[in-house]
Formats: sequence, structure tokens, C-alpha cells
Amino acid sequence: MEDKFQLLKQHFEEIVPLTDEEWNFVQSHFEVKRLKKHQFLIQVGQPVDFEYWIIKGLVKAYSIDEKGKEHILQFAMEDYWVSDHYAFQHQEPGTIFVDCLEDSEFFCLSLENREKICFEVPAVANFFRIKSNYGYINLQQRILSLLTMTAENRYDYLINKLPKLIQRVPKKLIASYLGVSRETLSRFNS
Amino acid sequence: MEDKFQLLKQHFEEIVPLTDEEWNFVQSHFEVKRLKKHQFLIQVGQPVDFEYWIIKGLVKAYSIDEKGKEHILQFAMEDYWVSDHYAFQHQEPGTIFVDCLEDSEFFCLSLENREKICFEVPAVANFFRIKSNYGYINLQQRILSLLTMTAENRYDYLINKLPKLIQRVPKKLIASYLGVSRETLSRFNS
DNA sequence: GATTTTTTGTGATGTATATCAATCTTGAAA
DNA sequence: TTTCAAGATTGATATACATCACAAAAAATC
Repeated sequence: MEDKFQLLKQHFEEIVPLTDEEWNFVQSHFEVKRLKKHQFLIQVGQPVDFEYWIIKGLVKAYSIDEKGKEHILQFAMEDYWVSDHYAFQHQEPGTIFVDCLEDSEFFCLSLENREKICFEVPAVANFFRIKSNYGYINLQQRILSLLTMTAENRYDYLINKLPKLIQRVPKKLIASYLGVSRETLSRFNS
Repeated sequence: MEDKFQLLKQHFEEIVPLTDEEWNFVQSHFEVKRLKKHQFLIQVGQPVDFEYWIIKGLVKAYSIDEKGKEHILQFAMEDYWVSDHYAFQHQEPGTIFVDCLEDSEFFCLSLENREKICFEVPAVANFFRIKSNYGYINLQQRILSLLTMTAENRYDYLINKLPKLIQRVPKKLIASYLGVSRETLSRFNS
């Protein structure tokens, strides 16, 4: 149990130093959650009470279009943050699904608690600021890749960037993440 | 001159309150820059010393592919932040171009100064944290729109979301932002 | 106000990728 | 270990969109 909090502490301290007092305060605002493969973390229409830091496991965040087709917004594994950020921030019903591709374990942080620790502990505000900034940069890169690259190039790019992910995730889901049909992806040679 | 700083102050205070003392400190870390239409704010290969808050004007951030085709990552106008965030954050040479579609005026913030005011004034850290979070949410929405919607739907969506932008920007650039050819966009009926 | 330059529109044609369908393979569950 | 569901592959066909080419309209520049 201590281990898990140790992991989270390390995650914070990669970005900002925290005193023991600060850390104890911060830590007390998280709770743990466990889910098995195929269980939902977030569902469309349901309240989104938390954002989640993944201790262990793998999830996919996705939306379903009118034709029932799944479009993957994000894969998230150990050391990643995931939520329906839009719904969470605005405290509105979920707009996407998030479910587990493997048995998973999370630290949960409510909006109220996040704001509390950010305004109470400046280093935490800076932590989330810097994290969020990196996230923003990554999404800009992904948008550029969607605008400028062919599906095959995006596939090659992903294989280089996240080789471990490819091992853990069925190719049909990779296809959905890349914005290409599974049949087309299957015809690429990589 | 005072007016401009007043605008920036309002921009901060929409998110977090600041004492006069804090504001004076923060304000002193910005400098003003003016550019005419067609001038570059950021160029590929050049240092990216600042991120910019737009006082007045309109810019496009874009990359050029091997075939010389332009892909627009972002339009930014009054009250928007813009930079080559990747290059800025990592203090590396520019990876994209940003140039002015209209005569424009900016507040410039260096990385050093940003970190300084964030660690000096917690409210500022929270300001950037919250702003960055909203930015992240917007980019996620854009990614979903690229994955789930047809080009025509994305166009309709943009017309509803940013009607003012459509007035100020040639349609060929809108096409490039939406990831569609100008000819195809021209055949849509909206 | 005349003249370039930029932007927009429209037809003809090409291409990457989607979709449909059938089979084969792999992995999970009982 | 067997059984059944999920994933992957491959062919045939359809389609959204790109590209090329040219003309018209609008806007910027002298």
C-alpha cells in the first residue's frame, strides 16, 4: 500500500520538490480504485467525479459515433493521467467512455480536491501546470500528425514512439487510434 | 499603453485574483512586440524565445510538408496565447511557422520569466495551470473531430463555434485547418 | 483607378482508404 | 483441454476526397 503512494510521490517529485508535510497533505486527497479488464472507469452520460492517475494497468478513452464505430482518443497506462477532462472540468455528464484493457489500479482525484491541493500547495499548482503543458504539446503533435501524415506514416511513427503500447493493444484498436480502418492497417508492412 | 496592460490584467483576473503588488511584479516580466501582416513571429529553425499573448490581430501557426503544402495547427487572435510550444518549452529551434494574417500586437513572455512569475506568485501558476487545462480540452475535442467527423461536418462545426474567424480568414486557410483541400471545401454548401 | 496577386469556383480524373464479405488465427473462458 | 469469442488477414468493390486545369471574382498594391 505504501508502495503505491511512493510511486505517486515520485511522479510529483520528477517535476517539483515537496516537503514531507506537503506530501502528506497532498496524499490524503487521493483515493485508490481497482477495476478488472472490460470494466468502465467512465461512461457517457454518467457523472465524472475524478481524474485518474494509473498505478498499474491500461485503459482506452474513446467515443462511439452514430454508426456505432469506436474512435480512440487516448490510450493510458502506468504513470499516465486519464479522465473525461471536458466533463470533469465542467462537472457535466460524461462525453466519452473509458474502460480497462487490462486489470487496472488508479489513484482518484476529485475536482474539489485538485483545486484544494493546488491552491494550498503552490508546488502542486506548478506540477499540474507543467504536466498539462506537456500534455498540450503532445496533443498538438498528434493533430499535426493527423493533418500532415498518411495513415501508414502515423503507424510507423507510433511504432517508434510507443513500441510497448503496440505489444499490449490489439491492432484494431491501434487502427481506431490512428483514424484508419483495421483492414487498411492490416495491409501496411511494418 | 496602460490600456494594453489593463487588458492583460483582465485576462489573468478572469481566472485568478491578483493583488496590485503581484500584478506589478507579473506585468514587469512582459514586453510588447508589433508586427505587420505577413511578418513572421516564429520560423522553423529559428530560436523561439517567447510565448505570446495577442493584444490585437490574427496569426496562423502552421507547418509545411515535403510537398510544400501548408497545414494549419492553430489560428490565434485577440486574447489567445500562441507559440511553438514544443520548441519554446524545450528551448530548441522552431518546428513550425507563425505569421500574421493582420497587423498584430503581442505581449511576449520568455520561458525564464514564465517560470519566475509562476514560482514567485502561486496565483499565476494556477492561472497557467487552468488555461493550459482548457487548452488541452480544446485540443482533445479537435482530435475527436478529426477522427469522427467528415470534412463537411467539421466545417459546419467550425462555422458554429468560431463564426467571427470565418469572416477574417480566407477559405483556403480554413480548409488547411480542417485538413481538407480548398477545392473540396468550396464544394460544401454552408 | 488600373494592374497584379490572391482567392474562389467548377469540371474531369486519380487515389487512398472505407466498406463488405469470407476465411483464418489467436486467445480467453468454462 | 475443449469451445467459443475476438482479432487478423485478404480480395473485391465503393466512395470521399485529392489533384490537376482553367476561369472568374475579389482584394491588395502601385
